[in-house]
Amino acid sequence: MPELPEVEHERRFFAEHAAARRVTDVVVTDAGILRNVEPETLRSALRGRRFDDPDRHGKWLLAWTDGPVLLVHFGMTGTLEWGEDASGRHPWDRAIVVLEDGELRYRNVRKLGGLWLAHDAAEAEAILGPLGPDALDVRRRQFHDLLSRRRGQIKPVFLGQRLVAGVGNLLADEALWQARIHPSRRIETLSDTDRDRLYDAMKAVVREAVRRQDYVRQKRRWLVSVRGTPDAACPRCGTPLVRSVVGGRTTYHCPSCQR
DNA sequence: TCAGTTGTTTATAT
DNA sequence: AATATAAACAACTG
Repeated sequence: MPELPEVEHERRFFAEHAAARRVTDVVVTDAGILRNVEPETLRSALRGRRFDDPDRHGKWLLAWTDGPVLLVHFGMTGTLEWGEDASGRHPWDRAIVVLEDGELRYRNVRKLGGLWLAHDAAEAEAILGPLGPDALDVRRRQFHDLLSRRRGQIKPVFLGQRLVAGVGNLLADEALWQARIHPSRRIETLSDTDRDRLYDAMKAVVREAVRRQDYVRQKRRWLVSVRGTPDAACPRCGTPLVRSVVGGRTTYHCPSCQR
């Protein structure tokens, strides 16, 4: 599920249900999902605390309280679910935060990602690691500056979260396709115009994907709408798309549009 | 049975 | 220090 747009929706979902509400209990059904804390420690750290408005940085959700902060990463299959009470819990709900008027469930089939507990902003930052600016926040100047410090193939760097945070495999392919840049193109060969087009495409793609949650199905003229389908063709020119592996990830590009 | 999956982390080599 | 590659994590789908 989650790249930046999906996590942004989870952030809003969390805010809707948990902001300003008090934690009455924490139920951990799979301790393996807790990455730096024991279930009992998490429970006693959160119980009685009140959630603030959550933040998001890239693919991370930061759930602040009037005490510690809960850090949520969704891996490839994580979601948040809401229930009025304990009925309807699912086996993939690995941890449940019980609030005054219902419960938020952290559901994750594959168990990549997980939950971390930090006691302050500095500790949270250390856990998140060296992330670049959020893809929605980064300014054009800063993007150029960050790019100028990097070499190598554009797609792996784009995916690395240190240039900018939040772009994943699908949206990286989408932005590169819209900017007409080959995913294996070396950064040091990109012109200023290429860099501008990539910035514009990244912004447009991420913003629109946040706006239209179901973008993979709805955006018919986007690359994501055809990737993975048999005989996928470029939505722009009809040329058969090329499927390859770049930076260890499945990659689609148009051999005609992206030189 | 096997390849494939919207994400990181780690190890190893360059 | 960065970059490149592969493998591991984990569980399910087609």
